[in-house]
Amino acid sequence: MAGRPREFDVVIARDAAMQLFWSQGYEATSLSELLAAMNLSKSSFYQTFESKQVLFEQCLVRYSSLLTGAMREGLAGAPNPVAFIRVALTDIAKETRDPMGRRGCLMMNTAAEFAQSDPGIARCVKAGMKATQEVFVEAVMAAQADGSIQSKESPQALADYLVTTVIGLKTQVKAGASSKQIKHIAELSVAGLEAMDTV
Amino acid sequence: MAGRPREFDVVIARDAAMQLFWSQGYEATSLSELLAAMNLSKSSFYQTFESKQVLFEQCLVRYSSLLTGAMREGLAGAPNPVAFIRVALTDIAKETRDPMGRRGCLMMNTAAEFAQSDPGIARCVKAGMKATQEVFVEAVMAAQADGSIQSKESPQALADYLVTTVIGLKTQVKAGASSKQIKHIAELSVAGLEAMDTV
DNA sequence: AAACTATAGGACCAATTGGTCCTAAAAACA
DNA sequence: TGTTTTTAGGACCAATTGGTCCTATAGTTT
Repeated sequence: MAGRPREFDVVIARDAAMQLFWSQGYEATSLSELLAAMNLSKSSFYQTFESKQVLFEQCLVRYSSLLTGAMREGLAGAPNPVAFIRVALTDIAKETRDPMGRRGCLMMNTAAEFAQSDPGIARCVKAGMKATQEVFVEAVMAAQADGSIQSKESPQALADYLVTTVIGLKTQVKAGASSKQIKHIAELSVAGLEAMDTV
Repeated sequence: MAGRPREFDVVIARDAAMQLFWSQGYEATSLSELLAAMNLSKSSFYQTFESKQVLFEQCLVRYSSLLTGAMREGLAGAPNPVAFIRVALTDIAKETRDPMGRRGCLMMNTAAEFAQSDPGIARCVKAGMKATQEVFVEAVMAAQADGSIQSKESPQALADYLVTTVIGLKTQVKAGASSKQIKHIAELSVAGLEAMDTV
């Protein structure tokens, strides 16, 4: 229990890896690119992170926690739950601007790249989806409580609808849709949500 | 202009390649796997198809044409436009059953894998998206004409909404959602579409 | 000073990648 | 019989892949 202390910050290094995976995907990101981005020697890399694959799964977890964290902040700070939902959808339009935003969502990119093939990664993706869905569940419950959402559908189902919309919007961004288009679709989705009054 | 005739069907071979790309993605599909699936020797492959990349772009075009063709058939055969829209969304739930359906949509998988990186492929994806959107535009126009959709929003915007929903649903399938979940979300989306009455 | 751990860097690994080129046989036409 | 083209198969290519192992140095604690 002595030894030379680590010179780099594990969290910072992993976040750098996350950014790269996010931009390029898993397979397309080579080990040497990772080392460069993380500013690590091969020795340090393999000593700290077991393998490329394990690191990737950690990045998925981290990404999910950052995402839901930001969503929870947004929900807490919003004047009302529907306003949060609207912002959550319409703000995706902003990702259109810089090419960084065109990366889409790491979780969905991963679902598209692997999906069924790797069970461990599939579990990560599913958990990530679930986590963002849960934030929407809270928002929907609050909105139903204050009457701004009329629908008597279960909060889970309505949250699933919202997650689906977010996924669709982010993919549209990645496919090249314009900011105006995205904003319009987002508004329509919120309008649809508010207008649903069937049981 | 004589010479030995080709022994294989180009369309069949390309469709086999399309299936493989669809299942595995571009990078993850090796040349040897392609040769095996297409039942071709390397010689025949490179003589007929310029390269892996060119073949892939052809597969994208082919996929898009198959997809929109099926949609147009569905639209023509449906009792009314809204019924077509409903079926187009709810039928995605069926893809949950066999693992083949979990492949998602080749167009979106491609968007996720490349996106901005390759301009040629980006153009293919955009064209494919546009093609499916146009079918929805027709359906929406018909539905607005017969009054089953009240909304005065442009058919283009409503079709964008539907494309976004389809993308989201198919990604959800790939991420592991249940058939029941998908069906429910699809129903909600249609309900929302019908309920939108804001200008 | 001894023990321990992190560091950088390079050697090395087998395997695979997409692609080109070549040879030799086979099938069609003139 | 030529001519032309497809076919199968293999040799060959340079480059890259993720990963292990080793050496030597440097920083920290007991």
